[in-house]
Amino acid sequence: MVRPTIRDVARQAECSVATVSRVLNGSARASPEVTARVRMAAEALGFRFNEIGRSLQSQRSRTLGVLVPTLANPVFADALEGVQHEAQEAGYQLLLACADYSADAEVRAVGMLLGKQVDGLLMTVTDAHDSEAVALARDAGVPTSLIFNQPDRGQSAVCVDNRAAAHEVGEALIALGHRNAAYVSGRYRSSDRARQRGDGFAAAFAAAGLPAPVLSEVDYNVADHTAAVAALLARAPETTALFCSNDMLAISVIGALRRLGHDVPGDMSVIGFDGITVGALVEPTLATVVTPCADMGRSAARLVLDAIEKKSAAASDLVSLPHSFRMGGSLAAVRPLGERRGRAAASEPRESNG
Amino acid sequence: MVRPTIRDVARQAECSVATVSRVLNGSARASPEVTARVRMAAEALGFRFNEIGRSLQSQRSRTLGVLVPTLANPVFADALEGVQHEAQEAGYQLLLACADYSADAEVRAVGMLLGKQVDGLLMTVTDAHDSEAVALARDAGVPTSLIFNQPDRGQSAVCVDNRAAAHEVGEALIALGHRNAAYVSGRYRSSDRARQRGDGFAAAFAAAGLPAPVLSEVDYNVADHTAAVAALLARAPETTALFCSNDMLAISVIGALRRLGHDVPGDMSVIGFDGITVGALVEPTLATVVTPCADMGRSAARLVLDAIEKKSAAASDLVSLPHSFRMGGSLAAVRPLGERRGRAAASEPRESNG
DNA sequence: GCTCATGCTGAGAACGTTTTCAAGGCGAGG
DNA sequence: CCTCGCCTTGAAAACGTTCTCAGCATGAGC
Repeated sequence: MVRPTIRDVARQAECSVATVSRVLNGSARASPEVTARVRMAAEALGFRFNEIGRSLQSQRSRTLGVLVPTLANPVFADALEGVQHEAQEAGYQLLLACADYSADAEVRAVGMLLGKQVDGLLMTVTDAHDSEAVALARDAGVPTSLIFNQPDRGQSAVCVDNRAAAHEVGEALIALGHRNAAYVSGRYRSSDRARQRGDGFAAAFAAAGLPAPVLSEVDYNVADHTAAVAALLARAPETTALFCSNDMLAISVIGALRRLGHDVPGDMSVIGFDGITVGALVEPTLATVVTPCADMGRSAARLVLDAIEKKSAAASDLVSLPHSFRMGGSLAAVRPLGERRGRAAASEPRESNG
Repeated sequence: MVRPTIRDVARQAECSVATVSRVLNGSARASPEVTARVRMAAEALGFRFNEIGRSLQSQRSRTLGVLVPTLANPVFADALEGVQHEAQEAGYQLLLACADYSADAEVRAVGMLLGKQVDGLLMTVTDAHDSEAVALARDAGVPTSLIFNQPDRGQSAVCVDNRAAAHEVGEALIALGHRNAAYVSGRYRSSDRARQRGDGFAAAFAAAGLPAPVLSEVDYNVADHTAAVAALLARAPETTALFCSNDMLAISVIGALRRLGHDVPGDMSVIGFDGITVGALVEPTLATVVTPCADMGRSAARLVLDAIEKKSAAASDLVSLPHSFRMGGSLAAVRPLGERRGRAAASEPRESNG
């Protein structure tokens, strides 16, 4: 019932705890007889090392802390799975925390993780440039790598080039004849990625001498974005294309457009960002920037594991992984105004299912 | 650089470590002066308790182990998020492991988790009735609850009634005129749920005096199920409806049917199980049994947390949460043979997007 | 002035490991 | 036969914490 300790094994095997430790860890050799006795005793008692005791002595927990905003967005679940695989291969385990896009919650979570003596830290924070959570981890001297965040420098991170990718999205839209676009984004405050993507997108329009895209900040965790989209279109009725800061939002926005009587891509093109699997399954399929989420998780884990093993101070490598563009039915060339269906004229409304 | 211990705080505050512990934990009162000195010293040094030391002494880690097959299926990500919320509220943290539908990996993972001295365990195993992993946890005396698994008895679990739900699915199909159905499932060996759902489904057809549904076991982790579906339809050409053991599989099967030139639901109805959000977004929308994943996670966590706090032996409550049915475009009444499009005649093939 | 309760404090053991250090046994070389 | 070195083994300290116990004031009651 109560779990046996190395002491119990020693008693049963009639030797010292030091010997048991040596035999079971293979850290030094023992005589064949003692080795056998120890093995038998351990087996008989169902002994298993208490990793807490081990960690206390060795000053390492063989545990990585992972902090993500949420698991509801598959992007983070995928990244987490990448981290998990890499960690598992290296014999590390994962301590998980979610911060729900709140900087305060991030600080609290990192505090707890640090208290549990994680050997390394992987996280996605709201704002990499001004993150108390990141500072906390740095001060504690724990190897840390960011995932998705794209800091300017000095902080290890694995990301895609958000600005460049969004710039390409802008160029693609312009090439298809779009002149008036809007950027639908999560709160800038809670996502530096959203900001960087907005910047890159705007830069493309500026470079082409076109009007700056209209910005619409919305709440992620709200289920229905119909009101926000309606407000945006009232404010900028010329808009023919919507770039969304991530795929989940894009899918939700397409739903909102449909409810408002718009046709995608007939009236309005929509492009997302992330490349989640679902995007290829929805109707219309979602045009998007594909980011290698799982690979980003793996790479980031690799980075901090290396930093741990080599005992080198936290590597400050900034790894930028390649992104790609996935075409989808939500994107089309702009049509002359006359051919577009008006917002009010919702023909053949799709069946809604709750 | 090196993290300060309670000892350093004691030295700085010119008192004993016992006093520091008492002050910082509020476990006993100290004089105002000493209290102030300790607080200041702790603050100045940036002291944070080492939870490893704490756990060793208190014999509890304030950590819950969570074991799921994978995070690629949103069902488990959702359940995990539920667990995470409940655990967080109770001041517990989560140690995560994935077993990839392998019973061996489950045993290994539970072993590691147990070694790390988790206070409780939440898991979804391949087979609850014959699980070495569950036995391991029981022997260790760690409060454990299963999620999704529906054991017969004696083991705490939170699930939906798989048999009953699948039975209802069968009845619904029969009511729509379907006489020849098939059950497309993940390997029975790697999922007791799949088996239970298959049983309930078959029972409905048996009760109606109809031929037993054909069974097709496929691999989850394979990306393309076209070959498997083709083989199934060659074997049972009369089939008009496919019940899939989960939504991810159902979505994949719909893709396969489409590639084989079938129309869903024209030629073939498809029903899933799980009720993942994506199901409502794909085209056609997926008819499915909705399970309250996040709630199941929360409830299971609540169960083991209660068992931990009350120090009661692992509660063996079997909580069955209500499921519901979500209608979708993938389900329709059977059409007379003449009206159906043949398998070979694939008109207006849909554009595929890689 | 003495006893006693009460309040604050510190020394030290304990939790389960690993690792250092010393000691004992034994064979080989002189 | 003695010495040296090697191999195996055990005792004990250390990791960071909590908690029990005992000690020392202080103040109240007589």
